[in-house]
Amino acid sequence: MTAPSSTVIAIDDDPAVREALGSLLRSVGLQVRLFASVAEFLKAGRPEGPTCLVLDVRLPGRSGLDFQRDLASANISLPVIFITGHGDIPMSVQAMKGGAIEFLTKPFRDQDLLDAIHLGLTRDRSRLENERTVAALRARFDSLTPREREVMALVVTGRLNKQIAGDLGVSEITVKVHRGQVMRKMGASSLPDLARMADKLKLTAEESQSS
Amino acid sequence: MTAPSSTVIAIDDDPAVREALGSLLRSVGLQVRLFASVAEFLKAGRPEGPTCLVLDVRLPGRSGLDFQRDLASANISLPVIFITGHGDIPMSVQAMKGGAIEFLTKPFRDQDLLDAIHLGLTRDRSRLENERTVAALRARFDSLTPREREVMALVVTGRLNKQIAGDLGVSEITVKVHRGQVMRKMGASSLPDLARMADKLKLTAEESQSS
DNA sequence: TAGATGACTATACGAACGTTTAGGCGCTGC
DNA sequence: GCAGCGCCTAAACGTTCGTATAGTCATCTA
Repeated sequence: MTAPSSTVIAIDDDPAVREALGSLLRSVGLQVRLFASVAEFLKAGRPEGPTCLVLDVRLPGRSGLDFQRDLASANISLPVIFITGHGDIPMSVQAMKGGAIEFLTKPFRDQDLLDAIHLGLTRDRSRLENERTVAALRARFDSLTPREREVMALVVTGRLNKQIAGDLGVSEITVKVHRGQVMRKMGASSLPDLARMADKLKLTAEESQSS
Repeated sequence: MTAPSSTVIAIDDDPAVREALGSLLRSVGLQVRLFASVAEFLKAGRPEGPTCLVLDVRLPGRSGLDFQRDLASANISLPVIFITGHGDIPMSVQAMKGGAIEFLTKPFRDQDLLDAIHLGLTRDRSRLENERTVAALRARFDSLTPREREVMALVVTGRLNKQIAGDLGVSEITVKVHRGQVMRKMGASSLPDLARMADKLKLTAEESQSS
């Protein structure tokens, strides 16, 4: 399993612009996928590795800004760079509020685009990395039995075994067994370690619902 | 000690604009401070409670964007709203990259400005709240002796007393005493609690240097 | 010089922790 | 129906933790 390389996805309805983007990006060693519309891109599916989107604000069908909103509401957080020939300030402000990396007006310097792309790819790389660790965590958490999850929830708040036993109406020894199982299944090396895992799980769970 | 009320600071070199802003904001019950220049504002000092800045991009002396950078490099993170009569897209993009809440072009709807201000004040409120809790944490941490800090650092990684004793070349009993002191001074109710305090301290320490 | 502070050690005891070993209960699939 | 499995429960034993209580030693300060 080799590390998937970085990919830039460019969506623009003008074939000349597409080709110009494609050769620029390929010339600096980037993997490129070109699409004429959002629909085409959606049909093709997303690549594996770190990815960065380059969008024209004006696209056939949904506009680039609409598409950005769609991505956000679908909980897909790909870095987006906008390019436009006929933009205005409110448009750029909305794009940046929506988390865009950059908003370039034609004509722009190639280097500005490349800088933005590298920033976007770097962000996506760390996002992917974080996503992977959280997914691994969640997989381990999902392997817990319901009772073990209850015990874990109480353990990471700092409650003692005796207290947890009272909370759940079981004996202290039972709690100890569950607790041991939790530590083993989660791969936690210590109580602070487990607490951090729980925080990371809870945090990302909250983030995904607060959009 | 009553809770300090929200304040809006508007900086604009045009007296007419200042007064218009002032009466608009006062009409919705906001505390307002008006300045003609950044220098004036700096001389006056910052208010206590949650604060939001309303800046004209073009200001005498340093521009609004420069001022935004100055604030960032001085580690002052006040929410900023830009207003301009003669802006362009790169200007607005730079402002938003710099963390601006909103970038409005004249003429704008009063409601848009008020919405942005309320968002800015809300953010500043939670920032202040967080800052207060971290400051309290740090005060407690600063009350620790050097040795206690070493012990705390190892405790929150999950090391056992016996291991910490080996790490520091002292007896296990010594470690226990220090550990107890740490828990008491930090006001931690449990080991997970202490670990979270340590994380919060370390996190904010890293954030402040990564600007 | 007296006093305060910080670091370290020791003994002792009760509480909490963790693992091992073992058994009962309920559901699913054959 | 019953075997297997996951889930829950329990007792015993050794380890670790936490908190007194008590004392030594060095450094810094008034």
